Amino acid sequence: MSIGLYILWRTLMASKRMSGEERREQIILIAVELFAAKGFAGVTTREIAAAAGINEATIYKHFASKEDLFDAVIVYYADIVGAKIDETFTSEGDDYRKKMLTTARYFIEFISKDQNIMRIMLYSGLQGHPFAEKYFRAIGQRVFSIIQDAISQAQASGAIRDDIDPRYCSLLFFGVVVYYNLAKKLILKKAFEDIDDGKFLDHLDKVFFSGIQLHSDGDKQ
Amino acid sequence: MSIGLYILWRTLMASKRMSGEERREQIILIAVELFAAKGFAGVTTREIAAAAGINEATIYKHFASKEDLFDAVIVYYADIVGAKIDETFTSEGDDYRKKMLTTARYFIEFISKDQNIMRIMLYSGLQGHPFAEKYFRAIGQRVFSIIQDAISQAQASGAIRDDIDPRYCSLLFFGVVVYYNLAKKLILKKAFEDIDDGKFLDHLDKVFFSGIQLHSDGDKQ
DNA sequence: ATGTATAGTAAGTGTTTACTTACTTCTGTC
DNA sequence: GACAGAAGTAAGTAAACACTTACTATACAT
Repeated sequence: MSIGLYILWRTLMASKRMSGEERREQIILIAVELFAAKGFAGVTTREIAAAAGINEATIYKHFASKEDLFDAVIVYYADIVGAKIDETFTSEGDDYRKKMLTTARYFIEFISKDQNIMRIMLYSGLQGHPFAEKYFRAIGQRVFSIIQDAISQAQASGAIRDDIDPRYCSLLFFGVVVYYNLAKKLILKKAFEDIDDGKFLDHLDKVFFSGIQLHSDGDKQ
Repeated sequence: MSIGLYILWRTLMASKRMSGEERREQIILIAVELFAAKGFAGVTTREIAAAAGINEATIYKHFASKEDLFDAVIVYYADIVGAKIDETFTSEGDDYRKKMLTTARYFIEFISKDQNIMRIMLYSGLQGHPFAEKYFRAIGQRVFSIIQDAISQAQASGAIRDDIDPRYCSLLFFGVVVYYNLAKKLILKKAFEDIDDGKFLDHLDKVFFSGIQLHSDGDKQ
C-alpha cells in the first residue's frame, strides 16, 4: 500500500518539524484511517494525535475543530479518489461490453486495495453529513456516467435494445458491483469468502448482456 | 408506522410502572431508533433515557452496559425482522419470474417502511460487531435463498440456461435490489429523487431475464 | 394490613471528551 | 546572528461520558 508507506514515512519524519501544509496533510491521512475504521463519533482527537505522533493541541493549530478535520478528510479524500478514478477508469476501446466489464473489474480491484473510501462514504452518508452526499455523489456519477455513455452509444448503433433507459440500466449494472464490494469486502466477509471475483464478473457478463432465460421471449410481466 | 405508534403508546404509558420485561422492550425499541440514526458511539445512554422518559439508572437495571443494550437491540430486531420477512415474502405461485420480482418488490416496500434495519446492519457491520454479521447474514440468506431456489427450480425445468450458478445469479439479482434500497432510501436520497421504484423493477425484469442485447449471441468475452 | 421483591430514581463517581492557554522551540530571512 | 513568525507542546478547562450507590415507590401475595 503506497498510502500506508507514505504514512509510515511521514510518521518517522514527524520527529523533525514539518511545514504547516505537510503537517495538515499528515493529520488528514492518519485521520482517514481512523474515521474509516470507527466513524466520526468513534474516534477521539487524542487518538488521532497519538497515531500521528504529535500533541493533541497541534491538531487544533491546523483545524478549527474535530468536525472541521472530518470535513477536510472528506474533501481531500474525495478529490484524490476522484482523480484516481479518472486516470484509471478510462478504457478507450470501442466495444461497449468490454468497456463496461473493465470498469466493473477496475472498481472491484480499486476497492480491494483501499476500503477506506467506501467506509467513509457509508459512515458519513448514514450520518447525513452535509457535504458528504455532494462529494461522494460526484465520485459515483463519474463512474456511472462511463457505463451510461457506453449503453447510450451501443443503443444508438443498434447493438442494445432501445426499450430500456440507459440511466436505469447503468444502475442495474453498476449497482450490483457496488453491492458486491460492500458485502464482500467490508460487511459480510465470512458469508462471501468462497465467492470469487472472476466468477462474479463472468456471471455479470452473461446475465446482464444475454439474460438468464433460455428462450428470450422478449417482454415483461 | 405501527412501531412508531407502539413507541408513542409505550412512552405515554411510561408514567405508570411497567413490568421488567415491558420496560426492557420499550428501552430496546427506543434505542433502535437512536442507534440506527447515529450509530453506537453517536448515542449516549442519557439520550436514550430521556427519549424513553426514564432515569438513566433504569437502563442499567435492565442492561449490564451500553454494549449489552446494543447487543440486545440487534438480537431483538433481527428476530422480529426475520419473522416478518418469513410471513411477508412467501409467494407460493410457481412462476419463477413473478416470484423473484415479487420478492424484490416486497423488499423495496419493506425498506421504505422501516429503514432502521438497514441502518443498524450497516453501522454494526462497519464496526465489525461480533454477532451483527451472524444475525444479519441469517436475515440476508433467508431472502437470498428464496431467489436461489426459484432459479434452481427453473433451471431444472429447462426455463433458465444451465451455464450459470444459482448462487452467483441470486447475488446479481438481489444484490442490485439491496444497493437500490441503500442508495435511494438512505445514502444518496437527492441523487435518486427522480428514480422511480416501479420503473426500476420494470428494468430489473427486462434486463435480468432477457439481457440488454438485441441479438443474444450467447457467451462471453 | 403488611412483608417482600422489584421498578424506579436523585445524586453522585471517576474518567474521558473536545478544546484552550500560556509557553517553548524551531527556521527562514534580512 | 538576531528577530519575527510559525510549529509545536505541557498542562490545563469545563462539560459530557458510562456507570454506581443508596435510597424510595409500587405491586402483588399472603
